[in-house]
Amino acid sequence: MSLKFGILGLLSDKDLTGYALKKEFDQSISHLWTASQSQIYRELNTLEKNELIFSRIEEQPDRPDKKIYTITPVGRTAFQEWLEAFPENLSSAKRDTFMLHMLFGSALPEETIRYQLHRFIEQKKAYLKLIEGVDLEAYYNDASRKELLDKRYMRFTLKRALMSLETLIEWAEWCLEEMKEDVK
Amino acid sequence: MSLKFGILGLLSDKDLTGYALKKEFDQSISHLWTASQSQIYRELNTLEKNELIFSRIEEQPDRPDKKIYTITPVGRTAFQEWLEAFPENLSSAKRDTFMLHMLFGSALPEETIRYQLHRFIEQKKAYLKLIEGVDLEAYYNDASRKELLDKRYMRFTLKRALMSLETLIEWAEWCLEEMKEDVK
DNA sequence: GGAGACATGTAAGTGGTTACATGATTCC
DNA sequence: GGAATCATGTAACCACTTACATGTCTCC
Repeated sequence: MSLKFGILGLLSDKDLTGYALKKEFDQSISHLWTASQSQIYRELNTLEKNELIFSRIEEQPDRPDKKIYTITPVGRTAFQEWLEAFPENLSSAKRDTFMLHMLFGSALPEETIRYQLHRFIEQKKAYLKLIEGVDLEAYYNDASRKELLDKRYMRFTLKRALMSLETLIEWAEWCLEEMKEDVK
Repeated sequence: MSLKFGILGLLSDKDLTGYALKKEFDQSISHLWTASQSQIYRELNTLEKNELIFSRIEEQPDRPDKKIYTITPVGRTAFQEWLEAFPENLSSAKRDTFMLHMLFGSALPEETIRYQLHRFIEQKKAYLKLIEGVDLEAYYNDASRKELLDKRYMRFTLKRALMSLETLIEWAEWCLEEMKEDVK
C-alpha cells in the first residue's frame, strides 16, 4: 500500500528511472523502507496506468534506453492526501525471524545462541558505521535535488536508525552478560 | 515462511486450537511476530495436509466444537531443522509507514509533525506499560505449559522490546526538542 | 438488547520474493 | 576473463490483509 506513496514522494522531488528509484530506496531510505527491483517496476506500471505518473524514453547510444518517470498533478494530489492521513496505529507489523529463533532458544545449545548474538552485534555495528557515514551535506548539495525531502526530517529518520542500532547492540551485550552469570 | 515455524514452535510446547494460537500470538509474542486469524487457519490446514501436525475434534455441548492440533514427530524434526538454521542476514525487512510520512514531513505544517510525535510517544508509552506488566512467573506457572519456551529466552525478547520502546520514546522527545530550537 | 468472548472458516485482492532473461560498458 | 554497473522487464509463487459468514454464551 505504501510503496506506491514512497515512489510518488521521491518523484515529487525529481524525475527518476526505475533503476534510480531502486538506488534511492537502497541508499537513502533503506533504514525505513525496503523494496525489491521487480516490485518497483511493477508499481511504476500500475501508477502509469492510473495516470499518477507518466514517462518519456531517453535514448542512449551506448547504454540501454532510459525510461524517465514524472509525477502528474493528479499524482501530487494523491500523494499529499496520503501524507496528511497518518495511520491510527503508528507501529508497523512485526516479523522478526531472528527473534523467533531466539524465543525457542532452549532447544539449542547455549553455544549457538552466544555465537548468533555475536554475529548480531557484528552486523548491527557494520550497519551503524554505514548510517554514521551518511553525508547529508553531500546529499543535499546534489544540484538536481529540489530539497522536498527536507534535510531536517531526513536527519530525524537517520537519528532514529542510529539510536535503535545502538540499543540493539546494548541489548545483545546484555544478553551475553546474562548468559555468563546465571550458570544453570 | 516463518509463520509456519512459529506455529510449530508453539505446538511443540503444547496442543492448541487455532483460536488459542491466535491468542498466543497476540498476547505472548506480538512484540516479535504478528499473525492474523485467517493466516493462522490457512497455515494450519497446510501443515495438516503435509502431516506436520494432526487434529482431533473435541465436542463441547454449549460452545462451538474445538479442533485441537498436535505436532507430529515429522513436524518436530522440521521445526528443529529450521531452528538450527539461523538466517544469514539477521535484520528483517523494514516497512514503516509512520517513518515514511516523517521523511516527507516538509510538505506538512510543523504543527502536524509535532502532534504526530506526541501521539507516537503516547502509543509507545502505552505499549511499554503493557510489556512491563507481563507476568512471566504466572505465564510459566501455567500447569499445561511444558516450558519448552524457556523463561530466559522469553525474558530476552521482552527485554529487547522494552529497551527498543524506551529508545523510541527518547528519539521522539529529541525530535520535539530539535523542532523547538532551530526556529527556521 | 447489545457487546464481547469463544470458535470456526472462506474469498478476493494486494503485496512481496525469487528466479529468469537480455545486453553493453568499464574496471581489475 | 570475470565482476560490477547501467538499464529494463516477466513469470510464478508465496504471504498477508480485509471483509464476509455463522452461531452460542455470558455479562452488563
